[in-house]
Amino acid sequence: MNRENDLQSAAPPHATREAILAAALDAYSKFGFRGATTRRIAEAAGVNEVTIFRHFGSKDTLLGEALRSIPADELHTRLPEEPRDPAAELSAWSEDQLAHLRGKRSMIRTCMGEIEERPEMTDCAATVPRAAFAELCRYLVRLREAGMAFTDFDERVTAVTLMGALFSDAMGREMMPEIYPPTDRAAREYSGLVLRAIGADDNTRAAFADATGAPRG
Amino acid sequence: MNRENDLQSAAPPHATREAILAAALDAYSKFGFRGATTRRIAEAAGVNEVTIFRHFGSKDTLLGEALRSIPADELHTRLPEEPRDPAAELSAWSEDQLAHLRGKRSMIRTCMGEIEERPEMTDCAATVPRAAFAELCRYLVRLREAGMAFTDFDERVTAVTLMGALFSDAMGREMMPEIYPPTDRAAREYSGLVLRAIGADDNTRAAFADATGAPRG
DNA sequence: CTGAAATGCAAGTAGTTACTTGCTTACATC
DNA sequence: GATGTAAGCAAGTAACTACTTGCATTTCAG
Repeated sequence: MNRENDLQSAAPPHATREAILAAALDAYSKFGFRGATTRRIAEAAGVNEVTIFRHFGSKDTLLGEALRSIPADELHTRLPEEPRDPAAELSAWSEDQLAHLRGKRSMIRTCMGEIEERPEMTDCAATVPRAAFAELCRYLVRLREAGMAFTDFDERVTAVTLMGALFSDAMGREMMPEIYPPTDRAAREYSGLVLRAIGADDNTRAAFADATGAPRG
Repeated sequence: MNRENDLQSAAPPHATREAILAAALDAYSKFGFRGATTRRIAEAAGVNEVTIFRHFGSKDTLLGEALRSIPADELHTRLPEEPRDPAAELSAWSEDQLAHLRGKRSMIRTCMGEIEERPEMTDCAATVPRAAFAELCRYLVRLREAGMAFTDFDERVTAVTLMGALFSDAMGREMMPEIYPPTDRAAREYSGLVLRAIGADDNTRAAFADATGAPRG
């Protein structure tokens, strides 16, 4: 058995292994679990099919490991601790989220399609949006505490609504491009609408600027 | 050849055919194209596997026909021609949309997962939301024209945001229940937020009631 | 130089898939 | 009662699936 041996031979230590994992991820996101055949993965990785089994034992193990290796991706644009320009800040953050969702839409769609049949394999899909939700909620609370928004809005509903709009845009634009705003304006529009709903848009803030300081306080 | 013969024998004329179509749809929504094996469909339909091929010739034809047979489903709650109580009306409509999305979430998810590999098979998924979008846009315009909302909002962005929130709720709640509002309040919350963004919530309307009649006019 | 480890290649196994063929049974109308 | 049609059943085909085995080749470490 060739287990527990981290001192391989070839130039980059785990080159073959990484190539297989990458190819597996790619095949899975394109064709789903059933469509990600070991033959297809081997070809894409430029590796003999048996090498896959020698490394991972089974297709299930391989794909499980590949999917578990994702989350260590990259952390995204953070929302500032002290909000100054909500419109600009939230728009930039939304743009970033949208870019991430668009880039991973193939994988996200596949995971969604398989979540009922293989729930354990698709956990990975939840970690990023969960983190984004938490981050967004914190920012909205800070907005309120800074007197830059109404005092009585529900930050969770607000956060989930914005994220829903971004998610729907990333998933549905290819299928129904007519119903979405132009790509370059989309993030700004969604975040703008949400800010208007909580009284954190420029107009509302200006109107309340010289009053109590916080609208609806 | 047994084609072009609409005068069958058994009690309900197309009973077998319909059973196969229903089973095919069910299997597809649960397991996707590759997972919807003819054997599985035959078992679910209580029919011999060969009967499937005698009726439809091939699996592709069967699933194509099954998916094309969906849209003649049911039309949904319509938004009133003359808005009276936006909060109640939009909330009820959202509830209805949400119920529909939740009911079909398995099929929707599968279609999303297969849209890249088999785009022609998943057209069906777009017709319902397209119609809903159009209906919602029309209602929002009527709201504006009736002086029940701001005059300067973008009804398309507003519509797509609300629909995005509903879509995200229906698709994501199982995976991340913590981030969504309680099921029974969700539709009301999303529609309420959106109405606040366009000045059509009860508070804003009351504030502008005795002024020009239309906020931000 | 030697040996072990990583990989490739050829071949094979057993299960599954879509789909076919041939024959039989049941019903239903004429 | 004859005819035809829909359906079942048994069996088989060719392709593909995950996975295995045995053997040869490369490569690098000691």
